[in-house]
Amino acid sequence: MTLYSEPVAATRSTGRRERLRAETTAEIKRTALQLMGSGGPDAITLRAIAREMGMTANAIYGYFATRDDLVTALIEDVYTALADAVDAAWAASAKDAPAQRIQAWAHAFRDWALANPEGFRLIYGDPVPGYQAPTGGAAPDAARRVCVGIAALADTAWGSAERSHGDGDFDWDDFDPGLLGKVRPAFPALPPAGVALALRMWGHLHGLVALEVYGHLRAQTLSPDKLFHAELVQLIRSLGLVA
Amino acid sequence: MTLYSEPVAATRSTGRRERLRAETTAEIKRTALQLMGSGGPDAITLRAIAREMGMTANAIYGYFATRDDLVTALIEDVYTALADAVDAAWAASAKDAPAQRIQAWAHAFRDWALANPEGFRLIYGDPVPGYQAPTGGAAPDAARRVCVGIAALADTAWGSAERSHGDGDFDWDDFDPGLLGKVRPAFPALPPAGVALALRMWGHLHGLVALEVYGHLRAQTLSPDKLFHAELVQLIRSLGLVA
DNA sequence: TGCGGAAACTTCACGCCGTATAGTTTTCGC
DNA sequence: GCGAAAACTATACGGCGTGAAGTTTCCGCA
Repeated sequence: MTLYSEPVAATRSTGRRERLRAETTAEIKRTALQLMGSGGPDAITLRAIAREMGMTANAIYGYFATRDDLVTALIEDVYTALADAVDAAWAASAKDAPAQRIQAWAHAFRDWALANPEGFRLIYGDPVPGYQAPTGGAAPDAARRVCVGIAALADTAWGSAERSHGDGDFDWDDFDPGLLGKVRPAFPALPPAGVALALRMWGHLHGLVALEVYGHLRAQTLSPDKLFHAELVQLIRSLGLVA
Repeated sequence: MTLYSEPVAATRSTGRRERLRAETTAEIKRTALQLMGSGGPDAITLRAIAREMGMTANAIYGYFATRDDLVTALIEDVYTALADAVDAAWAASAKDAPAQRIQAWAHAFRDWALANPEGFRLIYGDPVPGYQAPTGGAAPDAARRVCVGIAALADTAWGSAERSHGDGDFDWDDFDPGLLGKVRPAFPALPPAGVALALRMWGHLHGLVALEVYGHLRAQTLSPDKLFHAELVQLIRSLGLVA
């Protein structure tokens, strides 16, 4: 996850001031992520960022109205990076091998989380002291992308999974319209029960990964890899697929 | 969850000073939990607790060496309360109805989490700014109790679940000896694959509940109840049981 | 009964934090 | 070349955890 890299050459199209501003904004976020990587999410303080950058803490207020705004921006970017990672794994997998596609997606998800534990905490945990998530913005977009990604898993397997996961009397208005606005056009064959299956699969993967990232799993098992693999084998089997 | 209630009568056996001390300790914890309930885990500050109790922040240092120690004590107590809740549900369920027992346990888990979201975050999330979990103590004990509880679920169902969950080449040394020290004597018939099943079930339940508690699920579905119920139905089915 | 010492608690202090206000320097557009 | 806007600094406030030192209260023992 290399975010906010310096531009190699200045673009002449936009003004110099504007460009500097964008670069500084990127540097602030880059520094924040760097601090988070070395000292956890709590290390994201305006003063520490400013110290690192050789400025005053208040200078950051020219770029972010508040610390929460900065955190929000970070969450958006990190969440987008996660969505990119799993989308890429999905796109790179063979389209005619559902079981492998699902494994590729799930492993991309877990690998990203283990490689960016602070990012995972930032997205799915209590991000930072006193932070209140705003409504709207890019983070819900990325969240939706991840959900749509899981819906793709469910859709790929739905032909064989319908037999065992088809009931549960789910209805379209059990789900958020915004989610359905993305899912239904993309996967017209997926019924409400399929979306429910997707959310449940999300829960399964999230649970195992969250327990691992937060250290609860390592206290019980010495081989979380094996456990995750078993989980996937079982998931694929339960979807009526063969690996 | 009513923790730290005042003693109805003073016990004569211990000295007055000692008793007062225990009461004050309980009051500190009670106040901390109360603050957490009204303002989230971030509201647990020594100064706020002291303010609430009409003392100085530094007076608390007579009872807890550091803020993290206080948080650790809270985690232990809250985790124990969770373990008590699920254990009670398990004990109260009919012993000859595995499917119902599992449902009872799982619902107790989710209900407790939804009723004590801050407690859940305290246990399973980033508890509080900058908090570092110590090694050892009562929290791992409670964690183990929960794990043993899930192992009980797996054990109850193992007769029918073995057919579909029996493989995966797990070994005893894939697991923490401390966990096995509790699990193996309690459930002698449960093989390594059964313990792995238990941990995976833990992951499933944890994932769904965590997504719900942290608000990620509500952004996608309007009926998490239904989703959780479908999850249990599917779990029970996958264990080879009938509800 | 009185006294020594421990325990409980307060006061003051330090350095951290987010952030508001006001002032200063730099830079762009005309 | 100049006026305005943008970028940044200085100073300040209140809140945080925590350390050191001082004060009061109370228990156990002679």
